[in-house]
Amino acid sequence: MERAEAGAAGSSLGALGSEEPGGLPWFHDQVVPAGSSSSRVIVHVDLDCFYAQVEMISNPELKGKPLGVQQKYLVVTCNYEARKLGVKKLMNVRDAKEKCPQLVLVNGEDLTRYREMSYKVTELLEEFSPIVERLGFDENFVDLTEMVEKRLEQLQSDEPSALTVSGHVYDNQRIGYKTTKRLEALGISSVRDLQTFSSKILEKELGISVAQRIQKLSFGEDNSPVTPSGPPQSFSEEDSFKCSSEVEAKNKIEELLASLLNRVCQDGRKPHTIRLIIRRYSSEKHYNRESRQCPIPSHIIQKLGIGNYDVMTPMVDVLMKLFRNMVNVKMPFHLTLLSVCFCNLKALNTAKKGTIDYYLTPSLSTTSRSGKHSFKMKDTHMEDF
DNA sequence: TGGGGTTAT
DNA sequence: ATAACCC
Repeated sequence: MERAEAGAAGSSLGALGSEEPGGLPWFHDQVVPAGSSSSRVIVHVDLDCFYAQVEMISNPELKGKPLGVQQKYLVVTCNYEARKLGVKKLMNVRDAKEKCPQLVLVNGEDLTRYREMSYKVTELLEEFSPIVERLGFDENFVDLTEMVEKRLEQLQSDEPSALTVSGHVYDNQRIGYKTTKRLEALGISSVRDLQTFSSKILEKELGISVAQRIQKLSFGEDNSPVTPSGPPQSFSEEDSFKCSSEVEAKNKIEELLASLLNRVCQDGRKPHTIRLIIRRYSSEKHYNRESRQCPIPSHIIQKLGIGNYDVMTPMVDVLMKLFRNMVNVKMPFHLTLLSVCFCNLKALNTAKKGTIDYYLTPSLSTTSRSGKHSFKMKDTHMEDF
């Protein structure tokens, strides 16, 4: 962990508005009175060059060398040695090699180990408080309000004295690309511009929801709760590559699906929706992706737990239907990305307590001669009765 | 610009 | 299904 910031967000105490040159982020110290009912204690844990750190743990020989993590022709992140030598995030491999010929590159297209390590970090933080919100693979927000309040009570009963907690308000959200453009069109380019801009006009321009939120943010006020992330809402695997035939698409879909099935198997829950996403080759149009989704047929869902090859063929069939729904395979086409996503994840046991279904679970291991479903009694707890 | 994720509409 | 946002 490179850095942990203790901040008190959501407080309107203290003078605000100091700006860092060159952009929206700012920091400002402030003192929060102990026991102040409106203040919260939120720790933002932001891991720097996370993928590179995972790689250095996997292979300690990489430590001390300039290291970059490569995805396709991009260096998506790099360690500090590489940064010192001029390598930047999302730099072209060519440019990076030119800047730093000794740069060691490892392929980071398979996110499995990064994902696993990411959840280990989140789980560690959850030991302090269950209120942990993930942001990407390398950031977590932990709401420590309750823990800190308990400790303060402890301290005060041990040795009564005037206690204060100090922290700072920091930039949490970076106003996004589209919104930045719209704000610029209104002549808003700094935090102070946003603070002093007419609320009414801003609401008309951006809609009441976005307008009120970003204007509050401009004063350092962020009341949004830390929402525990829990297990993921979706699993997806994607690969950017050139694809101009149905056969290529099918092969890639099989590859992506095989990985996804492994992941879903480990998770234990079952996806009820499947989605196929494509990116078409087109000179510009910065964000062009199209998708088609459909429910996963229930007979496939049932088989999802254990057998993998049983489900491959019918799932690929479903995905190829989605594919042909988007792409006219009778005409020439050129795709640059395929992605498969499982979502609408449901726990195995969705039956309500107190109903018959709650005590019966579909059996995968028992063969029923009639070919219909068979059931096994679940383990039950005394408090259920 | 990769290979992921989320929520709102 | 898409659009916007985050890393």
